[in-house]
Amino acid sequence: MNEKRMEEAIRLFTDVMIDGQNEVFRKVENELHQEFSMEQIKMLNLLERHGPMTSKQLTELQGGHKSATSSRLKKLVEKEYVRVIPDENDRRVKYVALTEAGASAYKKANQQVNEYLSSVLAGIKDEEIDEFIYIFQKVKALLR
Amino acid sequence: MNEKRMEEAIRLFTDVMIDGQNEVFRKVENELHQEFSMEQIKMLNLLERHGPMTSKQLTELQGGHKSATSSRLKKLVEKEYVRVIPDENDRRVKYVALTEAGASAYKKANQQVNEYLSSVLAGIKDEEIDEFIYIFQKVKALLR
DNA sequence: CAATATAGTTTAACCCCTTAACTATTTAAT
DNA sequence: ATTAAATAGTTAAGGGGTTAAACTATATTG
Repeated sequence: MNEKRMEEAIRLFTDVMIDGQNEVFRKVENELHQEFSMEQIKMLNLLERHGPMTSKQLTELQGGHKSATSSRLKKLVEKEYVRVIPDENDRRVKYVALTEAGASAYKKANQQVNEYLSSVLAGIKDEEIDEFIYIFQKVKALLR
Repeated sequence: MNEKRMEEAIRLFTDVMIDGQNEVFRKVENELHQEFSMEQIKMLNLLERHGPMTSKQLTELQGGHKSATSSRLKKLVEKEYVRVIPDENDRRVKYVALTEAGASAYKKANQQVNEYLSSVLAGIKDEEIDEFIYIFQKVKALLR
């Protein structure tokens, strides 16, 4: 029935999704993007949110193939932002954990993103923030 | 005071942005992603929306460096989805235009994305669509 | 008319992803 | 017990994409 509006919603969504990602990582790239790729940042984010976990779990949460996770991990280990802890029961399994350097580098990176997004979202009025949160929660849930 | 809510809004926004892009291109990749990269799709989208334009304009709209645009373009020309028209006044300048094949391939790709996103956004109630559109329009504008 | 600016291309170096093969280890099945 | 199948990760090959810098061709300026 509201075909038209649905179409508009979809176009807005793709625009925001694509432009958003571009903008964020363009504005913030200065120091941050020199050091981390977007995927690496997301991996650090997952480790920071959920604590240590296996490569397999990381792959599930982040998407993509386990080989991609593996090489991502390898680079983070080389930079010493992440460290690997062998499981004692199953010697195939390795737990991945943030190092202190990793945690603080992530924190810093995250702060830059937050600052930029704060400045963007500051344009949303106080009364609208709840609306924003409601809608985005909904969309996030629907994306699963 | 609404520090907390601002933080939540930011986290939701980054989640939706990142997960959204991942999900869309994971679900839809079947036929589409075999043929086009995301950047190529975006380029076709720009050409479809704005009509023929120069490589320089494409770079400005899409972001990144002109060399990236150049190689992207090269591939689309090879696949004959796009065609180049020399400017008559300034022989340095080349206009880029969709071919028919390009237009219809893009249309098809776009349709797949739309179908998927329709199924996702179908979870939003009719009464909420306006709210959705309002918020996303606002965010899109703010990202400029 | 020479110097400078502009539109695009090319090349080199690097990152990321996927697919598929391979290692090591554990579980299941006979 | 032993062997076959499953599981966690790594590695290698092939294809994208990106940037920075050098380079070509054409226009503009002083």
